[in-house]
Amino acid sequence: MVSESRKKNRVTLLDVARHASVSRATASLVIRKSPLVSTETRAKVEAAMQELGYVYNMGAARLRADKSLTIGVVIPNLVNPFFTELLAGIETVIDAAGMVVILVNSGDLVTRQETLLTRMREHGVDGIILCPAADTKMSLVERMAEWDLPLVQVLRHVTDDCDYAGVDYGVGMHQAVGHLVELGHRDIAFAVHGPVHSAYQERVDGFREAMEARGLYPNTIIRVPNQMAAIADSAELFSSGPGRSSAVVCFNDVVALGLSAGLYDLGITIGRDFSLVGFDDVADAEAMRPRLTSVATFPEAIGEGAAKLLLDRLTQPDLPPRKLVKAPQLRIRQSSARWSGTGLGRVQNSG
Amino acid sequence: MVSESRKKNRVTLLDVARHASVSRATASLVIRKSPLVSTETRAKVEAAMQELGYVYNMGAARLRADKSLTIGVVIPNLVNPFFTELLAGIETVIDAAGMVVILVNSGDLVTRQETLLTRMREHGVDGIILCPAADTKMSLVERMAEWDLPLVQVLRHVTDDCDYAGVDYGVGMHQAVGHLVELGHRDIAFAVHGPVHSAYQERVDGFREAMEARGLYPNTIIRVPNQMAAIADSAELFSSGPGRSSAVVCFNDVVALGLSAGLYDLGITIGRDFSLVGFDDVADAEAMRPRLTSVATFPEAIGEGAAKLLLDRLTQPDLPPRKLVKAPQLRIRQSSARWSGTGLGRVQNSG
DNA sequence: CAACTGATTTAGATCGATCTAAATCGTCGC
DNA sequence: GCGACGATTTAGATCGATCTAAATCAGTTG
Repeated sequence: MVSESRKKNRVTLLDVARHASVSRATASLVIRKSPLVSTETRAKVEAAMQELGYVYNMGAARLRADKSLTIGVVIPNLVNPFFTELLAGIETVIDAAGMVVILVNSGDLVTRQETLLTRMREHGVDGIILCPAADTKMSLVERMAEWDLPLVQVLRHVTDDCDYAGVDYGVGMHQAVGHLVELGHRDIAFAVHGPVHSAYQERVDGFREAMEARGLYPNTIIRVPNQMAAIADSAELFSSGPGRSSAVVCFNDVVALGLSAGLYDLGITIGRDFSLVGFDDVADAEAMRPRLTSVATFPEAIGEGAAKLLLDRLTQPDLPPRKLVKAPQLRIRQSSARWSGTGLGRVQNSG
Repeated sequence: MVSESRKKNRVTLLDVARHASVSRATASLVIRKSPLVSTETRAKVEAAMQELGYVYNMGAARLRADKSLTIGVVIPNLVNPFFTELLAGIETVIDAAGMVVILVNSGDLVTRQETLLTRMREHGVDGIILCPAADTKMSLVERMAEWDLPLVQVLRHVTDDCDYAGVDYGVGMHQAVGHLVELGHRDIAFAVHGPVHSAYQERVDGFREAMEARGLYPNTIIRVPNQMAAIADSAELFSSGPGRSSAVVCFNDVVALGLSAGLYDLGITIGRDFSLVGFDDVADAEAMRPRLTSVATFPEAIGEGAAKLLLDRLTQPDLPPRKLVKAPQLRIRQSSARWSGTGLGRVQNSG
């Protein structure tokens, strides 16, 4: 039996201590780099560790010391590049702190999220970074506070009584709409998709406000499917019929990429006949042609920010709840062009 | 102090046992769903757990039972969609088995990989799924075998003495090249990038063999940069000069997307003037227009396969090393077209 | 030389579960 | 009524580290 042998000849701290003729306690101090031990004994113990091939057993340490150097990350989706960039940012910071990430995928389902969170708790993670699934109740976060489990909300939030790292979606929408209006567009649609959550709501509200602030009616908010191929097929919702517009602001770059493909299929040239503005500016957007104008939200930086918030909270549990809301930045490229009047678009229905 | 209080009022198995007036051992049996306990006591204990709000402490259990319900996943890159689809597959299977994934990113650096692997070992993972960083030595895997730490190699392999889940890249290359040859192309280039590892070598060798098997000289193998934007800028390497060709097989879809963008910038119409075949068929490729012909390698399925191999090995450590090599599938779309003779391409330099 | 430092080292309890080996219980056959 | 037997239950040791509080040691000092 493999596990038998692994267990049998495992060298423990006691073995190391004996081999170095010191006590278990001293050996423990050496491992933890305590300044209490003398240089000589430290050397002796380290040599012994080397010779015996000692492997630190975090499990034992965690039991006694009640910390695991482990943090849980709950994400609703692993294929959307936005979330993986976020994850990369989190992983970088956590790793640099000498901790590891336990990753789970909630699939944006509250019930799964519930079981996953208890599982993390059982595993004894030191803290959790959560992008709450749609329909997550505030009570969940309150319950977790009772668990004394440090929590950071990321990208979406269900309560203000808890750290949060995210994006100022409202500002981003103002940038997107403002840009299109400056180019002369007035029939601007908004293409949304995905589950409804705080980030969704903020984007929609942001769009509405941005339009109204410019005296335009935000009445063309159209829902598209979630799968890339299906999004492409729904492009004609924007090029003809009641939703006909001269420009579309997209909920995110996935929608932008999909619509771009769909408009191409319809023979419409983006950046000439039609304008498109994406949201998030994920890496894949760089491959689109014409180049996608997009509102950059820096998911990797957000991930790093969230991880830092959590690390801070681990050392200072009594900090008041903090918010890290990053301002997005409009990246103007080729997919948005001056309104030609000859392309699509219809008579403006507002003053 | 938060951690104080968390520690203080933690309810342990002993508390539960007392509350249910049974022994600690019996309570433990109930948790582990042992058939030894009577239905009544089981109910009693479960009620007690409920009332006291008991939380299972995996850390303690793992220490005694020497298993952690945790597996380590080491991936060289978190932003390439290919790896995240792989990761999604792994996570699905591991999660279904009631275990969790500890995720780390080696950045394709052997030195980092080394420290990460020992870190996983210290954390007591039950097994590891590793996509070996470029330049990983066979000795690493041998050393891990000595650790008695179950290991599955994924996508790349450095030894045959260890489970492996991957793709038959050779077959994929034959499909890609064969398709282009059938369309009349003879000047077929291969665009590679990234670090050199087994999967890299297999793709290159596969391309060479596929070309030679058809009487063509595989002498146009060109290295492009790693970043999307830079790949696009290198597209002219294939449209003019000594590398001039009528079709390109791409190392992966990232290269294909990049070249597609670059060729667009040069005013070359893919699927008419020039043919492009991608490799991997990741989800993002669906958004490309014209639609990308690509060799599908099913990363998610590979991830699932790797996870299953590992789960099997956990229960049967003495199984001989197994290989799960999936055959890819050519997806013909619009980016590859019959050689027109009027587009790019040059006089064939072989018989 | 005893008392008192400050710097190191240590014995022994402890974290919260699981495992082993033995105890207890109710029932049954004789 | 007694020993046996299967079904349950349990006491106590154990996993491998950390923590606490106390011991030890080498110098100083009065």
